[in-house]
Amino acid sequence: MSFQAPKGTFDWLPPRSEQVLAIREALAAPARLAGYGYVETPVFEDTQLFARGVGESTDIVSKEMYTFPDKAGRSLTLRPEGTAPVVRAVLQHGLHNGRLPVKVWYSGSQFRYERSQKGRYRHFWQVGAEALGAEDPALDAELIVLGARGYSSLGLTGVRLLVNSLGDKTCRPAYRAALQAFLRGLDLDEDTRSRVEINPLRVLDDKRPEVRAQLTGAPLVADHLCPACKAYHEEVRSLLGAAGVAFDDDPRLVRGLDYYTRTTFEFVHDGLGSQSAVGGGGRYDGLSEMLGGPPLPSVGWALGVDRTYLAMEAEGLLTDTEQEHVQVYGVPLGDDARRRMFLLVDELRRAGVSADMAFGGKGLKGSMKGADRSGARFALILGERDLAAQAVQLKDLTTAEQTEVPLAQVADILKGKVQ
RNA sequence: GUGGGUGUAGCUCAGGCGGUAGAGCGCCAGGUUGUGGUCCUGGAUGUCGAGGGUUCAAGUCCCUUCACUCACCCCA
Repeated sequence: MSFQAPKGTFDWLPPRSEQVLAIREALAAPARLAGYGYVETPVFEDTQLFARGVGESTDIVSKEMYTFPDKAGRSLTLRPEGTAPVVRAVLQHGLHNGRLPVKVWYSGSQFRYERSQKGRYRHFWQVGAEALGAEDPALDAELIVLGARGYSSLGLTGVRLLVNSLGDKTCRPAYRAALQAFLRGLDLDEDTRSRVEINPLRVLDDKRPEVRAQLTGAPLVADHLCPACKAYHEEVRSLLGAAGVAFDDDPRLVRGLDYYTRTTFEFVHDGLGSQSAVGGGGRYDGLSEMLGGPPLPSVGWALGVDRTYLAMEAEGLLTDTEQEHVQVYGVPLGDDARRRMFLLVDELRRAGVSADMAFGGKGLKGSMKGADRSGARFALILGERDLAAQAVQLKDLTTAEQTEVPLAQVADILKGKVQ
């Protein structure tokens, strides 16, 4: 084997790939029911979009981007996340000049240059939803509920919801300063010390025990929220409760992207190895302005498709994997029959009956084997004798019962049988 | 970027202290020249991840390298 998928990437193959399609659809379905419209944006963007939108100080921008120059020397980057591109598209096309909020959803590939491990790949898939241009706790709650509904519609029971508020430009600076003051007094390694200066909130997310231990007395955002943020967050929480969506308050929940304000949330699952987030999002009231647009308070989430797959696998929801199969399988004997069978399966498909046939010039036995393995309920056997009689042998592969039917009537008869 | 584990047939894996490669499943053919599954018989699997070294001899020992995998950092 001379080629393989690039490092950190993998292929989805049948029958798993079918389930991935179903997962994408299920995660997006609630948003579609809530009036979110579908958007597609380029898989690569101007590098500066992410540098400014996601934040220079984030790991994503500082070390995880797939950045390359195009032939004209522009710096492009494979998108590491979906929110900045969506905001860019909304601003570029002036969607925010119409009815607000602009509600959109997307589904697609994301890329981050990282060492892969379980649940973390260089190429992964997200379904995302964004609501732009409205500051309303009901909108935050709506999105969170839609995400929760997506997971539960797949049968997942182990997804937990964590929520927090990061404050806004009124209260965040004071909290940030208080947190920095606290963190500067700790015994931390060099990388972490510089993170304290650049993005102190992210230090709260550190998993290392020696760091964790020192963080016990750290000031929490919850204690520093201004009255407006506090009221906003209370309203989001109470709407979630009213909708029957269970959640845990996690005052340590911060997100790795710079643009988040106020509401942040994460859907977590413990079946993903060391990774825990299956989805996450939050409010990003300042992002539009960072990208040169007008104030456009917004909220959104991204749900990880492949991580959701892993979560489902961990919960045993993928066991009875049914291979996609056709209803009817054609077994032609000889060249004349092959030509006729080619037309017959086409006719069946046009009649809405899924059909496949033996290819590769196999003999009868081999073709019947093919019929068996295709999972089809019926086999259609067509040889010279049948051709002469303008008939075909219809065999029920579950009972081995076989009857001869006129070629002209096969499609109708099968249409009735496979319903 | 750092650390651990693993690389042998399409898949899952054996291979004692170095002696020239194996099983199960799958695949193909036949048993049955117009009938699948079960059964029986037979067959093909391979640069033993790659390169180098030690040795009369390396899947096995040594070095290098690559890939996969898990974990850290971080995140979906």
